[in-house]
Amino acid sequence: MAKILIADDDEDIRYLVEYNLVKEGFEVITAKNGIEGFELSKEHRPELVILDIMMPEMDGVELCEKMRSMPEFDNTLIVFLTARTEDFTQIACYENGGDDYIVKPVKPKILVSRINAILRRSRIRTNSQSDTIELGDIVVDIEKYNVSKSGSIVELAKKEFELLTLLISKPGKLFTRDEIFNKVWGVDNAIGDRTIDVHIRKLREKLGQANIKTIKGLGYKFEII
Amino acid sequence: MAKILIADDDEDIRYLVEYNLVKEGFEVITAKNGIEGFELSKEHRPELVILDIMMPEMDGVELCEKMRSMPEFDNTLIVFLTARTEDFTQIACYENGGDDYIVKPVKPKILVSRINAILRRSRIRTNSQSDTIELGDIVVDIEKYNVSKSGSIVELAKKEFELLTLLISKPGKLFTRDEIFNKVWGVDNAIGDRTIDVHIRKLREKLGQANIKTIKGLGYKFEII
DNA sequence: GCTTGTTTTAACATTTTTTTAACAATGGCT
DNA sequence: AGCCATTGTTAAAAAAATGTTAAAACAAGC
Repeated sequence: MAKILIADDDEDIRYLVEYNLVKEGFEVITAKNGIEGFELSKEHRPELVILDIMMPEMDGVELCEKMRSMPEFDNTLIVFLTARTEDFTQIACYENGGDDYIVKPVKPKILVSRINAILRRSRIRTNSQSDTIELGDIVVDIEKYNVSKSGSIVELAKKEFELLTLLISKPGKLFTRDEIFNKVWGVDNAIGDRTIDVHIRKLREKLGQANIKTIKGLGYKFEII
Repeated sequence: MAKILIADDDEDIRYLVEYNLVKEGFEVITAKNGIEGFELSKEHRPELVILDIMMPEMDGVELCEKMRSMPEFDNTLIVFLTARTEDFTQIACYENGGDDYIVKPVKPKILVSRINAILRRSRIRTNSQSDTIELGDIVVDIEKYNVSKSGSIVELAKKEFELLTLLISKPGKLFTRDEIFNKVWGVDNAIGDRTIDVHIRKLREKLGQANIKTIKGLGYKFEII
């Protein structure tokens, strides 16, 4: 879940906003003023920051300007949360690079909805997923050359990866040893008897015993559990 | 400049909004209700639509839902402009995929500011492949030809920069040595075995070990830590 | 032509992957 | 049940690939 930073000098507001965002599953960082907000942003790199306008040390608009002048914060979303309702303030916030302007007091549910909407929109652009083969809890991404099991990445060496992608290309199909040989090692290759077994063993070690099944006298097949 | 569609059954509002957006340089399309808004959106593919909620034929929320169910409108920004202020309406709008919610009456200047802010944000993401690429604490600005890590600029030689931008262009993707070779050095180039390694080494020296990962026997990939 | 910084080379070190080989375990078959 | 071909396991050897370093070759600006 996203990291969100709140900079507000009012402890009650910090607490209220933090409480509601944490309840939604966000990771929240709080700051008491602009300077602290800036330091913590550099350290934690939140995806979104919520800024009060009137704060001691450095106000929200100044902080916004400062962040917008640094390329590393180009993709950081900036939301103002303030009691000030004058038009010129609001316009200034938007023109300095703010992404939203929320007037206090705000109902928690609405705040959360707006934050979610901004993050959602921002993420639609970011995600460009490549095609993957999914089997049970195992996901193979050929372009990225990675394999994950139950969400965590499994490191596979080249031959292991090739062997796995062969088996997984037709789940349930039986691959004879000869077939595996030809496709993974190539036709003219004098390779010892136990080589395939050893590789199969490593795959089982990394992906779990159950998926790869031995058909004695014939070969192997990959099965979905 | 962007195309914007307004769907509102109140002629005065249509006129007011259109007038102010055209003055800002936008191309504006107007619709009298949800159905017309839908048809015109399909035809003109606006970057952003402004929807009233209460309209005859099809209301704004219905139109929003319909558009959000169609992948061709994934990147279309949806802003509600309505006199309705109840919390549940506002929340419903955000939860159905709305990007902003503006309460009537609204001052023209503020409306324009908000529209601009939403479009600006949306474009930062869209153009990010040509301008800057940001990954973790590393920011690459292709136009300015500079790279920064944790806010401070890192000096890279030409080949180093080209190699980095290639790897970072598709984070997580595996680039084979051949691929790297062809794209950074060009097709007909007789370059020794260790050249790529040496450049990789320099990048790691300057940007930290962790980001560039070796896939032995194949190539390299850039990973977000 | 000299200086400075960049790119490439080559020798050597290190790491990781792949294969081997000896031995253990298994399961179908008579 | 017990044999025997087949597969599993292990550690270590062999092979392959990459990392490192310094120096040489090259290029750009002055």
